[in-house]
Amino acid sequence: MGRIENRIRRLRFDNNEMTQEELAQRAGCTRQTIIALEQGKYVPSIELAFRVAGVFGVSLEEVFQYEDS
Amino acid sequence: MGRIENRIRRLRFDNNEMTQEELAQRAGCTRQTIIALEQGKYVPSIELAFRVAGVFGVSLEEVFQYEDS
DNA sequence: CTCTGATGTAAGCTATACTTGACATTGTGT
DNA sequence: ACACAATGTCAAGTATAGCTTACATCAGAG
Repeated sequence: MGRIENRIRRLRFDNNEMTQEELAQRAGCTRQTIIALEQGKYVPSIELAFRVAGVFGVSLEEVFQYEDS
Repeated sequence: MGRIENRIRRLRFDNNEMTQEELAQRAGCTRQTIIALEQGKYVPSIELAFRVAGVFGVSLEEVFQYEDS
């Protein structure tokens, strides 16, 4: 299998301390989803992953990393 | 919204005409899933997307593209 | 102290990724 | 003609991403 980790929280703070609410709106999801993603409660769909990366203007792989195991 | 497209079928043929069955085994999913992905019947999870890219030795974004709309 | 903004928690619901298993089709080799 | 490999189809089940709604906590500002 493998794990997916993400740097959403760090990217939010690096981007002018963007709030969860603002990120959610710009990524087209709810605040609850951002919270769950930051806490690793679940892994995003690939669409949402692309949109979140788009908000920060970085590649998907700069936000989400796959770790083998 | 937005669409996700993929180049799995092309990558399979470019990689020594790898069969759906072999790709499925190496990516850790079933052949049915590969068929469905190639036909655009659904979009993979981000884990599977990473594993498929890994089989071909390319980045996720070389296999899956997000198109705004 | 009180109000508000930011974050977190929890329950229940829907949509869909992915599975298994069984069967159909097509092309190639013998 | 027959066998096999590769691809495709269909149906039913499970797991989970993402949603909505509602409420709790905590820090900073007035």
